[in-house]
Amino acid sequence: MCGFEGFVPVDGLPIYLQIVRYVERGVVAGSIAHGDELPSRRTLSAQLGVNPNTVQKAYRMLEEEGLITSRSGAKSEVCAPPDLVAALRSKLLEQEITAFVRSLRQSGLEKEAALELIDRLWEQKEESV
Amino acid sequence: MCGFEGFVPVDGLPIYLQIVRYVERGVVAGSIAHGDELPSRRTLSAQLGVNPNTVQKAYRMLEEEGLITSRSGAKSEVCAPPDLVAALRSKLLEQEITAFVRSLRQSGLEKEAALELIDRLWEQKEESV
DNA sequence: CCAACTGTATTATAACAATAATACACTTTC
DNA sequence: GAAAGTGTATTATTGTTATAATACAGTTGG
Repeated sequence: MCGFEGFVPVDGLPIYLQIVRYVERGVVAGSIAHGDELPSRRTLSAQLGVNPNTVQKAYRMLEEEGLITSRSGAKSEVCAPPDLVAALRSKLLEQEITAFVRSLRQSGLEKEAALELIDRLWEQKEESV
Repeated sequence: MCGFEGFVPVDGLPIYLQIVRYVERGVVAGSIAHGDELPSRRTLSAQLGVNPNTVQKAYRMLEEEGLITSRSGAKSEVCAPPDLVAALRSKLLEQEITAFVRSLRQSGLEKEAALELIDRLWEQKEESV
């Protein structure tokens, strides 16, 4: 049913974009599947402690993206055909890794040091997700 | 003199925060050193194509952070004592890598696949920075 | 000295993000 | 059928981001 369990709001990025990103990542990871129901606007807004309009803005964007479908009166459903998911996965990974590599390089880190850091932090955060 | 050469504006994050982040990373990387002069508010705003007030907001934040000093009439200078730089380096790396690892894990990627991707993209972006 | 440049401050405006309070029509469920 | 829950829409308000146009006092360099 997609309960937004691991959702961690971070400041800097607008909340509605964080909601969009959460669903996109879930679909790419497979934890959110085609046909799954999303929580209603009101339910999720209460759960996250934000305004219903903020959730609506996120769902609106997801619908324009083709990732969810909404019919008035019923809950919104995830629409995730394989080709869309594949394209989304490539897009997200490319974006994130590119930005990350650029930032680490700008911080003066060598590749080997970066890989080692990630290797260690990966284990460290293993349970906290 | 710190010319903001590799500055790449990204949408999502406010510009003034991107300017702050750029200086912070430069100091951590050593490409911006103690005593270096920053471009004036007006010069940098023209160079980046943004409003002088936006640059001022960034410089203000950097000054409150203790990373630059400003005296009215003269150019602002970088103030980067070793202990401040070390603390900043730890803070930035911890923040970025933690967020990155969480996002990749949320996207369903395994550690080995992630490390391999980064290893490959690192070489690929080697010249573009 | 003095012109040019510098930091700083002020006021106004526009766009966006987020909240708040409704209202209406549709679907689900008992 | 009716109540509860749902998507959708509207209007208003607040705060932040960014721009624009100034103004003033201090520093620098010829």
